[in-house]
Amino acid sequence: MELRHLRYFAAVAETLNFRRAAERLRVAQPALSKQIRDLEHACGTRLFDRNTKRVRLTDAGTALLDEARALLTRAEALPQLARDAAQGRRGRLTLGNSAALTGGFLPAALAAFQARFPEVEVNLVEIRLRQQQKALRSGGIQIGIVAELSDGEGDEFECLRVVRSPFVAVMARRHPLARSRRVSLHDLASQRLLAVAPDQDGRGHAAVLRELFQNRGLRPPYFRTVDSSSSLMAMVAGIQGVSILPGVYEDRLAGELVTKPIDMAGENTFTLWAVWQKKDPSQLVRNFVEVLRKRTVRRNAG
Amino acid sequence: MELRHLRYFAAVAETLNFRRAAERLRVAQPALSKQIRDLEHACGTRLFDRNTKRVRLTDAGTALLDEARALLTRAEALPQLARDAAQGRRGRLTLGNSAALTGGFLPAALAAFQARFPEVEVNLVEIRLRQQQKALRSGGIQIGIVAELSDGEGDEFECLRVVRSPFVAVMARRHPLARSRRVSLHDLASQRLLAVAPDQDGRGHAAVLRELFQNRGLRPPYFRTVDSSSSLMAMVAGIQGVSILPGVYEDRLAGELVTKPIDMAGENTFTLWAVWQKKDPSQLVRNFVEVLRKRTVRRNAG
DNA sequence: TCACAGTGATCGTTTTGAGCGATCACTGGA
DNA sequence: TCCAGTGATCGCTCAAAACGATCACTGTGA
Repeated sequence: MELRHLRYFAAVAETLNFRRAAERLRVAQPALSKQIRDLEHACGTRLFDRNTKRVRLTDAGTALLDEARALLTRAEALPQLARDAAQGRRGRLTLGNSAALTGGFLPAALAAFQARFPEVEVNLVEIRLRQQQKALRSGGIQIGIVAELSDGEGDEFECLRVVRSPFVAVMARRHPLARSRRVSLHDLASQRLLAVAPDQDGRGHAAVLRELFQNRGLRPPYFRTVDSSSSLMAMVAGIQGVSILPGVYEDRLAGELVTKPIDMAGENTFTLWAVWQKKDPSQLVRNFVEVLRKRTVRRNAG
Repeated sequence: MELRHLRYFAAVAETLNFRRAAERLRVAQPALSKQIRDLEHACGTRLFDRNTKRVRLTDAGTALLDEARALLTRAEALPQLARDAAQGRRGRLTLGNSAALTGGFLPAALAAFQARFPEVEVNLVEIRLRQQQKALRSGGIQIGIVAELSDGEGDEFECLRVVRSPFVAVMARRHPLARSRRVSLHDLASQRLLAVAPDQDGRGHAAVLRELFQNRGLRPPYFRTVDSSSSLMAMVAGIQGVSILPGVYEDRLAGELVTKPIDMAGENTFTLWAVWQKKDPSQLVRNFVEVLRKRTVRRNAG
């Protein structure tokens, strides 16, 4: 069976007249009759009750007509669908996320992309930093979101800084430190510090915080890890300690929590990167990166 | 574009090898290459990234594959669908109902048919008795449900008695008449009688009741019509009067109401008929009638 | 580095079957 | 009874699907 059979069938069903249907299809009537006969043979049942004076759909024909029309419509849409996919307006895009904390960045970026490319299905998978390169190469993911860049492979991958935000101290509104306008790393080092537990590779929030202090020669005596960022928030709100988070988090903190800038010379910047294969010609990836780039520019400007 | 293109495309997409795909399709490789080229031309975009060593789906190809598979599956199901329709296992069946009261018969019959032929979509339309013949001829309905048969046209239509039930008196549990074991038409004639209002043709419940009394030379002095059967039930339950209904209704009466057999010689039988065109070859109609017939036999036997 | 196995593309030829024109047989209305 | 109009049939034509032989290219492994 071919779509031609369905096209011819639909034409006859609509005109209920072989000659006029043939005319509409720009073929001769015998050719049309033959195709209908072939279709009926393939179905194993008559589709039209016909004699030289009247043509009527049988029950089988009536049932087939709906389905045939649906199929023809979908088939007609295929080329446009392929073109849309080629231009990255449709398809599937899988992001790998290895950053323990991304703040509001990821939801906002996904929402912006969704608004611009509503037909694209975006999947987000959690993936360890070390496995990102492999996943990017194998096609498991097309874009990675990381808080720190791996060394080397500069030729193979391209990246874009999507978040750049100073760290801030976070504490409960009723915490003693909440009265000062600014705090220093020294102040924080003597507090009960909380951080999200590191992953198998020893990366993540806890590692970053340790490094911050280590760079200033500080070793906080009380340093405790919790299993998730939501646990961390709850414990900070419960005055069980304080923490340090990227400033981009400020928007999302509940009313119980306050943030303070940290007095700190030099590097205290939290950075998020998007990474993707340089040679990947996928328009899907280009479109996503384009959305990221626009957002980055806009936020830096505003 | 033809289904052949999609079949060939799917084969290549699955093997990612033109020669093996061609082998599976039992065509020569050059023929396959040509069809793929034609499909790509029709889509206006490449579907495969290919060289002499590797074949990979492009984004457009990936998107097309899902849709192509879906289309092919549906297309393959068409012949079976047509055969199902030819055998009355699928399609649309429209029933015309002109009987004011059908009791539990119609829901039960529809449910039985639905259980036996789940793929058939049954529509039920209210239609006046006088317009049934026209609707049956024009194909507006395929089967009519009537409480009285029209005269003549015995050659054109066939009918089946689907309900045959004596009339019973209906009253509230606290109604004085509810204490007797049986009632007579004479008893009822002196009561406040309620009936569902007749339609434009003067048919329906009220007409039938009037006739019942008239046949015995009775003219009930208090005879009131209400607009629907549910209003009637409510008013009877509210001890505003009594009524006479087909016995098949007994099952559906609420706890407030009781029924009594009526002492009455001769005809006091409520009858429902199914009517359909004798010449209608539709297997759908035959199947429905067959279900009705089985139910009738079973109920007469049980 | 180079031979080579294996691939998709190309080309000219063959074969299939969709389509054509002429015609027939049938139907139902005038 | 005639006749206009229809779908079916038949033999032929021709477009295009398919074929076989071959080429050019690629990545692999010796």
